[in-house]
Amino acid sequence: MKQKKGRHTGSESRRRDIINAALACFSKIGFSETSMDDIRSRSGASTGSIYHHFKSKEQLAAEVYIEGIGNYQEELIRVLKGCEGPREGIRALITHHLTWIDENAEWSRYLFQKRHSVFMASAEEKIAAMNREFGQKIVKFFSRHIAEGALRPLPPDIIISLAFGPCMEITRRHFSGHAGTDFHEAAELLSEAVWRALSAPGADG
Amino acid sequence: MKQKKGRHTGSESRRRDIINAALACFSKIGFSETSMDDIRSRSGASTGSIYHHFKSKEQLAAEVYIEGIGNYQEELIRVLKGCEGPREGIRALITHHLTWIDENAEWSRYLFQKRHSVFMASAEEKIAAMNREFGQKIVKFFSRHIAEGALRPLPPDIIISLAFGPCMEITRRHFSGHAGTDFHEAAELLSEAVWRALSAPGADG
DNA sequence: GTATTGACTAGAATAATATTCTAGCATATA
DNA sequence: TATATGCTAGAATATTATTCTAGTCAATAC
Repeated sequence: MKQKKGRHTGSESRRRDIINAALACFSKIGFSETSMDDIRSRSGASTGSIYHHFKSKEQLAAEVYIEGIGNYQEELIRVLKGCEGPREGIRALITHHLTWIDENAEWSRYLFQKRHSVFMASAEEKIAAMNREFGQKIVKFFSRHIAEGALRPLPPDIIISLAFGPCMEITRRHFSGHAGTDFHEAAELLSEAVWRALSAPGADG
Repeated sequence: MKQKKGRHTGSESRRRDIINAALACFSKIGFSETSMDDIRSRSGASTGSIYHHFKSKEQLAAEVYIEGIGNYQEELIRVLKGCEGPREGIRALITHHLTWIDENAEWSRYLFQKRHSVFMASAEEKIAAMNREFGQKIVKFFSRHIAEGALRPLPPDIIISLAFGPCMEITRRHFSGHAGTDFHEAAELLSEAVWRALSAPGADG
């Protein structure tokens, strides 16, 4: 083999190129619809290079997913930490969700698409662990305010579903092409509604 | 070719066999993970027969999807029609959702998995049309009660997100293996919470 | 300075699997 | 009986994920 052509060097940047190309392809046309060849040509990497960095298409998809979801969760937790009252927390949670979706369109489109799908077992575990940890932090926030009597004493999964479910549904509709209430307004309305759903009678946040 | 072996006959039943086999495979191991060969061996149909009845794997998946979602929507609308008050309606909607999920585990697992994915353009349109019609009926129900002052005057997409989002999220968690509140109890709690979120001040259902 | 090593890359070869093709069978109808 | 039509079977083909072979490059050892 001769290999005199422009050879890319520097492993980390090549790796990033591949992840970026994969994200672009996946979010644009979907996981199963993009071929490794699409990623190859878009990233400029060769087949061999891609498989050197990533075990398989699935693992590549998983790493992209983990990077995205990690960022989302991290930022949300940080925002939540800055909140004292429960009402403020609920608002922050919902606003952050919609803002993040809006500002990270490519990521969120992909995360949403790939949300229910099956990854390799190894990634599955890591994602589960991330979600578990994330969930615990969220639950801890709500528990505190339940204990203080500001929120109703509902089971954690019910609370999480009430808080995140509407956001998720708005997001899903957004990605399905429904032009609805704009995100800023939606954040307002959902925050208030979720507060009504979760707050204890008499609580004012 | 000789073809003396047990030959299946009767087109409609063969078609059903294929759909059933596809549903079983898809719901168990997912769409991309099942090969046409899996469906072939499970259904007992030949490759040629499958492609005679269905244009492609995608179209097969779409027909399965449409059958399932159609049944879900139809039953929900029927249940909703039997409801007078808004509170009763919200409860019926949520209870029906969770009951249907529970009683149609295979279907719902598949519908949920396939929810965000891309079908062939033709199916895409049909599904969009079904969803549009379904959405309109739901919105009509809510609009009536908004007009009567029982529900808050929120935009349709916000209302739908508040009503369905929590159900969807509970369902998603269920399918992700989270053991949470059982469906009967969850239906109670979510119905009340969603009522609080949507009802106008002073309304009692 | 040269040899060696290990990370990385290229592109061809292979394997898995969706789809198409060709032809046989079965039933209805003229 | 003849013919048309719908259905089925299974081989052939095409597409695409993955593996394999043969390098290149940079750093370190000698």
